[in-house]
Amino acid sequence: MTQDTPPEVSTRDALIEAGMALLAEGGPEALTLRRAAARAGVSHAAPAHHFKGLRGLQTAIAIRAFADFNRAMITHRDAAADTPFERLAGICDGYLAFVEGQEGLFHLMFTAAEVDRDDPDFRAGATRAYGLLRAGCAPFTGGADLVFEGAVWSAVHGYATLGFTRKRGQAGGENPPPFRALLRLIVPDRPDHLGPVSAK
Amino acid sequence: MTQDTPPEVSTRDALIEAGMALLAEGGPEALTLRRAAARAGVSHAAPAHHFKGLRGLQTAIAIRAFADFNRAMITHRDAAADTPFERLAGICDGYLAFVEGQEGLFHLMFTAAEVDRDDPDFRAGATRAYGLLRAGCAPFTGGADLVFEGAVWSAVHGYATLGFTRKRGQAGGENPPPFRALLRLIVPDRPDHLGPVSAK
DNA sequence: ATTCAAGCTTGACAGTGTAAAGCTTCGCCG
DNA sequence: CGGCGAAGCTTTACACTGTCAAGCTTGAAT
Repeated sequence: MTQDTPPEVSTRDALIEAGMALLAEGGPEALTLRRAAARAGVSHAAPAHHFKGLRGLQTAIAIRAFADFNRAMITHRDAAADTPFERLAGICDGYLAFVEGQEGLFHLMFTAAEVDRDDPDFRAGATRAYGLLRAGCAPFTGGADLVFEGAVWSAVHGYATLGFTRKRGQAGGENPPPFRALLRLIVPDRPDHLGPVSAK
Repeated sequence: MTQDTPPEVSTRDALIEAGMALLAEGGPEALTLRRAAARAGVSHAAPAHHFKGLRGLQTAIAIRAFADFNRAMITHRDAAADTPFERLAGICDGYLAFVEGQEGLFHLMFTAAEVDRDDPDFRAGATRAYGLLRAGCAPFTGGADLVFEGAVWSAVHGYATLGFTRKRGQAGGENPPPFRALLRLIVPDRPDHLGPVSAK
């Protein structure tokens, strides 16, 4: 088409976006190097020039997903009432909202085998996500408290992966409890100025 | 219920065990219908007579894994000191010990895409696991309390899937906190006879 | 003008899941 | 006793996957 400044996205970006679309439409099994290439309008071997195999494409997708993921947490946090609990709950809401809409991406981000977790960009995205959560926890702990952070992080992640975001959890058959109730259990309803919630 | 005197294991069992070995040795990617068949000493098409495709084999493996998983929780629980907290912590210890030793199986049991979660035997195993946890929670809640159970379940599951059982968590770079510390945060250190820990 | 590397294509290969067809073998019923 | 029918298994075949090797084009740098 036009040929002034590159108006068409780079092949690399086109492949990433095609892969994300495949993931959203057909789940992890539908994400295929050849299909992504076809959808991006290039030959089946083109991806090899941009990624280190399928693993590389999946890693690139996961990196982009972390950007969206972090944005979702920030958006929900900033839309919440300006209290420590509501801001932390907002972060978790963003976390869970992302999972609900993008299970394929979530699977790529947190389920180990198919992604290169040593990729520096991937680590940066994951570290940034943890930093957001940590910042949300800080008002309750007066700094970094691995126990408290670990409890909140585990709770929201477990809640998501156990399928509580869907109508019925995968283990029990009953309706799942709302996440805020779980969070209340970890975050004591008390003034914020009392210092760390878990001793040492 | 099964036939009494087949001295050599059935092909079906041989396939399941071959698959579990592959999973343990090479991770989820190494579990292949053809490889399992070869290791079991049958042709590559034999599995089709016992399972509904690869999905069926993976489901059968997950079902067997749940039996081991539940046994691990029971063993650790029964070896613990006879207090409500120690028994619940023991269940969680069993949970985490299983994950540490059998990440491939754990992945199959709890990561959705590759298994038929509607299989009745699979559901039975998962429900039994949840029942064990629920029983461990009961002394603190005076019965079934979805919020408390969900918090403990999410915490231990999140702790496991986030890689806290390894030296360093995948998100933060620091040493992970011990799980018991997280559990202490959810299970208040208080007499057991005060009734449910979460109101309503 | 030449070179050279990046980007892309075509072609090939081993490995995968799965379906179809044929072969054994054993239990059961006539 | 005879046959027969289904279960279990093998062989064959096919479409699809990831990956590699070789060639083609193109554009910028030397």
